[in-house]
Amino acid sequence: MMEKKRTDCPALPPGWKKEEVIRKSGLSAGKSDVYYYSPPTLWKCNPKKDKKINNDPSGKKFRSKPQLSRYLGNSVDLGCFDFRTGKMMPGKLQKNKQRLRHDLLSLGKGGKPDLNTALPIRQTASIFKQPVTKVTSHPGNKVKTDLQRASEQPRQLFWERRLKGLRSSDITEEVLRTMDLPKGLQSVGPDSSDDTLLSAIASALHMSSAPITGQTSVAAEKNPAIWLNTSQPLCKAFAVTDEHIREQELKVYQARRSLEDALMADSLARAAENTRDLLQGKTA
DNA sequence: AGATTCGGCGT
DNA sequence: ACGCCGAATCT
Repeated sequence: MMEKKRTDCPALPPGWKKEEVIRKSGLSAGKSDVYYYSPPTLWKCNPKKDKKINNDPSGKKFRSKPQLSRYLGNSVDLGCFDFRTGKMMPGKLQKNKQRLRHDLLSLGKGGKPDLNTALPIRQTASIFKQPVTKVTSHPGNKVKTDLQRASEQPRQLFWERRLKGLRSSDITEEVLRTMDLPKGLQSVGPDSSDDTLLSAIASALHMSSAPITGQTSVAAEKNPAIWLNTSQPLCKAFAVTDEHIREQELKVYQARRSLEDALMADSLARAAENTRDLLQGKTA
């Protein structure tokens, strides 16, 4: 067998290999196929015998971006990953943006889930997060692995708690002030901290275009394990008043004002810089 | 049976 | 024109 060169792929987690195979016959001779291989995963708790963990077979072959994305789940954002070159290409988000608009307008629920934007993650022994899919097999039938249907997964109760402590930061790593939620929003469940509540609501808004109502069943407070509506955030049902809406409109207005000011200041500064350069005879 | 390879559908 | 994946072919 001709030795195929499996090269490291820096855009993926350590250990992932990329391979390009040229087609050597047929109508498509000269074209190539690109494959990726998952790294061997070793369990390092016992230095004497490192042991392979069984549910993450080493060296699994991947033949497409969707397949790779399903496997890596949320641990890697393949949004700008170019499968053919194996590199991150900034500006590949373009397609997703269009989809997002379309989704929101058309109550889109039918389409495929965007690559890597589904938040719920199940924690497993594997270092890679994998989707949880219920498979029912019938005697004599082959069970198809690697199922396409990644939607309608069972959701872990209170998965929102894992978002606790996540912070947004700007490019200098400066932590940004977190948003204030309106009073009257109350969380449901074992964790009543404000930042978990905020994460839960933000995630709910992000993940679906369905209305966010909070938990409408009163029973959910007493026995969430049974009554919790998992398609709604861990938040008591709330009412939005005209006053809330007016407050929000004011915030948007203020934000636009400060953006306008900033843009104006920036363009003035650029203009000043240009004229100064011109006076000094510099170019570009 | 599993790996390899090319065809061909859908976008 | 190309990504993705089925299935024929190979080992």
